[in-house]
Amino acid sequence: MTGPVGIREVAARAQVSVGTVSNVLNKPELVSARTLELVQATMDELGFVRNDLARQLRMGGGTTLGMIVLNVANPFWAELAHACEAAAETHGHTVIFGSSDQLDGREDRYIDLFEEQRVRGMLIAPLDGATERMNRLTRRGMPLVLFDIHAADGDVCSVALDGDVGGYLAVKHLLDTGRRRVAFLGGPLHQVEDRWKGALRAIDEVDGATLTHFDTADQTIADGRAMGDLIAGLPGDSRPDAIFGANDLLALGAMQSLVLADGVHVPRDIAIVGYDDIDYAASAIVPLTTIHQPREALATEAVRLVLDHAANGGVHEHEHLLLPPRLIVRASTAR
Amino acid sequence: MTGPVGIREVAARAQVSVGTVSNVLNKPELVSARTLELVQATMDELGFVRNDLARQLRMGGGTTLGMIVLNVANPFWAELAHACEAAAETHGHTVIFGSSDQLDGREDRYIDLFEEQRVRGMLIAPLDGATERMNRLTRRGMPLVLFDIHAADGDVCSVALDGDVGGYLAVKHLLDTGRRRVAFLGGPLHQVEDRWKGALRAIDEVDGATLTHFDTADQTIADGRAMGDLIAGLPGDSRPDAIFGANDLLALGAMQSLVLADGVHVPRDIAIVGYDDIDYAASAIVPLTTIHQPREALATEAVRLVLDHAANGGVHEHEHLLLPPRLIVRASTAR
DNA sequence: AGTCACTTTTGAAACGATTCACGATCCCCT
DNA sequence: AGGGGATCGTGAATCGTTTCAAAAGTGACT
Repeated sequence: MTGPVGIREVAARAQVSVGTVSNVLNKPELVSARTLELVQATMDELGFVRNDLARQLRMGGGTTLGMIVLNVANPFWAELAHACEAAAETHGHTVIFGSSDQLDGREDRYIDLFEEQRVRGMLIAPLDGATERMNRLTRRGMPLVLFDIHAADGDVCSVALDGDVGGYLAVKHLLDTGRRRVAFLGGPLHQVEDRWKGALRAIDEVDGATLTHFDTADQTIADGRAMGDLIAGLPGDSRPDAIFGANDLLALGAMQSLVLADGVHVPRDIAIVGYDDIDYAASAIVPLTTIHQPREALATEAVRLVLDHAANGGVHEHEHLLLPPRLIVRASTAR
Repeated sequence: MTGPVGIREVAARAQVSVGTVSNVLNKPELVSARTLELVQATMDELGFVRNDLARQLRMGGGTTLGMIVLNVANPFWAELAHACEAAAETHGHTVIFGSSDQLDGREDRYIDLFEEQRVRGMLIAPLDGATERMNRLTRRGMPLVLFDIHAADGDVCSVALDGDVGGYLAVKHLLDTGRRRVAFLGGPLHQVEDRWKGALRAIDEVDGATLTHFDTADQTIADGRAMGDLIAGLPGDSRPDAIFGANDLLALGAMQSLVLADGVHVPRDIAIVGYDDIDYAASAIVPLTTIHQPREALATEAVRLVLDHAANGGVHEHEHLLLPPRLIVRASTAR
């Protein structure tokens, strides 16, 4: 059992100085070919593994980003986290995650943790807009990017998907295919306000079209099913002929319920549009028309912003990106 | 803009030594009440945040665990990761994640990364059993726990769910409810061998019962749908009257396909059992009977083992836990 | 005043890497 | 032979903590 092998042990064994070993690791072009090979051989022989803690300490904080998502149980966030990890990797950075599970306490705890870890920056999907806490963070110089929120006023960067446009596209599509009585599934309303407004904008463009809000406490499949049951039970003439779910889980839940209901056919009697384009959307019972959120772009941009801020703290201008969503037409809204 | 504030700045401002400040942080009981309060006030005033990198460096590796999951896109792994995070938290540890996405390269890269980060131990869901790489890790003293694999021979700990029992329970239940021609959905076979064997064991107990293997390349909803279509198309008398999916996604996919098929009713004509009890299982079109894997127990035990190994490296005996799964009966197998 | 036991506080030495101002070599050219 | 420029290699200082032996302070008792 050999003791811990550090850069010093390697140096001693290879008969060079620690500085040279360090150069082999970080600036190989400064080292002659012979020494390079010698040192690398010695490293292999001794099974040297660079201690990243020491490295980061010396370099003043590291190549790590912290990310807080709302809820890993929601595929959208899981997929986004995954995309961010990939994006960070292309810049040679690592991401550590925390799931706030919609609890204030956990959000704060992760922020503390990330600060202690001296992360290079944070990517946060905030529970309720930018908190005072977060503003203080940026003021102290911590690069911060908020997801999915229009913090156009706060002094932080944000990357959001244009919910207004998304809502508009979804409902416009329903109207274009001849539907007129649209049900909007989702809540709490302030969390999905943009999508609602966009939906309303589309409705206003067509005479005789109506939009009804069906409020849900959460946004799970179960909530969707409950609403689906409700809608299926409505008398034929007041029953909507289209449903717009504020997220795919709601839409899928409603779809499940309707497909089983007697005398209701999807999409013939009721068309359905979801939101997020999670992986399951395409493989639903009736493949779900939905609004695709460009997750990769979102992730790429968020990572770009946070690293830019980290690199050029001085000249960094806060940006507020609003990415356009895209309509994906599938069977659930066929005529 | 004040410079970086470290333990030294706090000490200077509060007119005490750095040792005292450190004690306030780590062993408050050694510090007199007055000094404690003074130092804490100073910390607040200066906005001190402990540098965990330095802390961990000094303490020789940290309070961090590394976890590699097969695929975050699969809810089972996402939920397990989440459970491990929670379990580690109760021991004051943090978990950093990596998703191998079923690629050898990524698995190795994460192992390297974790080693450089000097994690306290690793939790790995391996692609293909314990690799030589992993054995070498343990030999060098890295605490390691493998998931869901019977590495009874390798010199590492493992925590697995008893797939044999799970398969047995699932098929026994189908037989108990009168079904006789059972289809086993899943593949590649070596990855689900235990479940298959358990299923076979149940079949052998009943005269006239048969088990047919329907191989799938992957284990997604889409694969399940494809198999469902296939099965729905079989002539009535050779068509199975029950399906056992090697995971919930397969079972759900098959269910979706069958529910839409003319003249096939679930569970009347074909009963379905899944495996994993992911969150969506309960809220499927027809709530899915499934084998519940005790995720929390799995996570708790895995974390316990890895930390035990880390704490008592010397006297640590490798354990190979096999946790019993549980049958959850829902509508998809009603008589 | 001196001793003893006990509680607090001190400050220098790690932990393992990176940095950087210098010194050492080597090669070519006049 | 000597000067000039690259090219390589050196090693002490440093990052911000924790640790720990020893010093200092505090009371009580002889």
